[in-house]
Amino acid sequence: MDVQTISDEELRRLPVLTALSEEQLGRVRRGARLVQLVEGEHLFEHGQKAERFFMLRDGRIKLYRLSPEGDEKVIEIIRPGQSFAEAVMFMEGKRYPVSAQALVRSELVAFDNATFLQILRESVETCFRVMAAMSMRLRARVNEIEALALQNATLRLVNYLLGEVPENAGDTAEIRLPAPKNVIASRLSVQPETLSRILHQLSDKGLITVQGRTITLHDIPALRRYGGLA
Amino acid sequence: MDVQTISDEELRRLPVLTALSEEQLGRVRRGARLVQLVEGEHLFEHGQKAERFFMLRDGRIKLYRLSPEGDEKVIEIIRPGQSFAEAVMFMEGKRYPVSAQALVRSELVAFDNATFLQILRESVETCFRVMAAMSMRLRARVNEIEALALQNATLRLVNYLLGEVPENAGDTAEIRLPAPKNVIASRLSVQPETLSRILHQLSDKGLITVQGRTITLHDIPALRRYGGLA
DNA sequence: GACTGAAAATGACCCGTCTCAAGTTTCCGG
DNA sequence: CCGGAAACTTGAGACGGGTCATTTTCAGTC
Repeated sequence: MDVQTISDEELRRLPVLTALSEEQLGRVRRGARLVQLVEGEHLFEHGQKAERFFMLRDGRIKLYRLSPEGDEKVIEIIRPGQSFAEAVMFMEGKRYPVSAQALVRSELVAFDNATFLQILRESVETCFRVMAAMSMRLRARVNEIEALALQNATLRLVNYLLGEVPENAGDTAEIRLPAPKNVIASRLSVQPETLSRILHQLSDKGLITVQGRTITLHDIPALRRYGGLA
Repeated sequence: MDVQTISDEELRRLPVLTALSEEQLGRVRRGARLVQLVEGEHLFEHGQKAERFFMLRDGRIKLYRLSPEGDEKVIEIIRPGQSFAEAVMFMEGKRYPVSAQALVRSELVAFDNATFLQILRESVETCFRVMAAMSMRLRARVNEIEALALQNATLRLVNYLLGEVPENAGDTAEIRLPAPKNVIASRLSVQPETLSRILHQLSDKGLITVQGRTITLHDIPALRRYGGLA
């Protein structure tokens, strides 16, 4: 399996590659490599020099930070179709600010930063797309900071669940957690025990049903009121 | 007092304006306005449509979020020379993700987003500077998330104080808090009472001396060991 | 230099979440 | 289909930081 076999169409599905010409896309592809990871394998580590950014094709990647004591905080769980680490090439030092590890066997495309920077110089349109992507992430991080500072564990969980609900959903939805509960717990900055208890409480109130990684939300409007968000 | 009287030099000190031609800078200036705020006055509110971004010339601006219950989380305290809200023009919806309020009488330059976007289309170099600025902020936010998730109140305070130390400082430094302690407390996601207590504890240990808003760090290496950061 | 309201400090108590220690269930590889 | 490890749940107890109430300090100001 080789990068060359990936269709233009698939690559262009990435917002930051959408606006590229045939020729530019060709260059990007030539600089790219296909990467396969087994469960638990690391893609990069915090502090490592960044030479590539990525698109996940299949599997699941966890971005996280480790404290000196070894405590882990999951910053984000990447799913197929998402790109990540595009912003690192603009940081001074160009070092990954987080570590990335495969939660399950995964396949990704690794794009070369140098090549992409070259193309950015030729395509203002693509610059705009990169800026749009970065601003989205920036806003997401601010939301996360607010959540950590102003919301308790239950609120954070409820809002997280609501964020997992598909756009077109009605008053009820069934969602599947993108990772084991202990990873979700870290993503929410809560201990696994606490997550388990909160899930139980919400079940008791009849708001949700939990079956392994599958969670059914029985009354989304009620949960929204609970979460108190737009 | 009028925007026209601001020197090119002062404007170019802003990284995102450094690379502009004489003519482009002229256009930016023509789209800009000078804004004066008295203490407590708001520059914009969370959710408001964003038509401008800003450079602070004098004073101090606090960027913050409010919970539905009215609790406040200070995201950042802006100081003279800094620009902010440049990323908002790329967000979908183009609404400010935070509120901005003057902590003291302040003066700022308000740049027109539409004008600036036009210039970005002409200057890839400026796009790169915007991306660099955004990536810095992104990393800062990730650091903040880690701090909230993995560090206790004392650690957050120590690291905050260390962040205030000038580059050229030796083993000791005197710093001045950029805002009243209750604002710093919110910035650190701690109650004012708790901040007061922690400050007191660090004094007791002889690590710092507190005199109003002025804090003397007596042993920066020891504080670094304490904070446990690079 | 006394007056006043805001900011800060202090004490007592409380609560949400963590920690530690067992269970229990689920999921795989053989 | 079995055995073992990992994931998850549950209970008991501890603790960091929050809350509330009160006092002290300080910056202006008349």
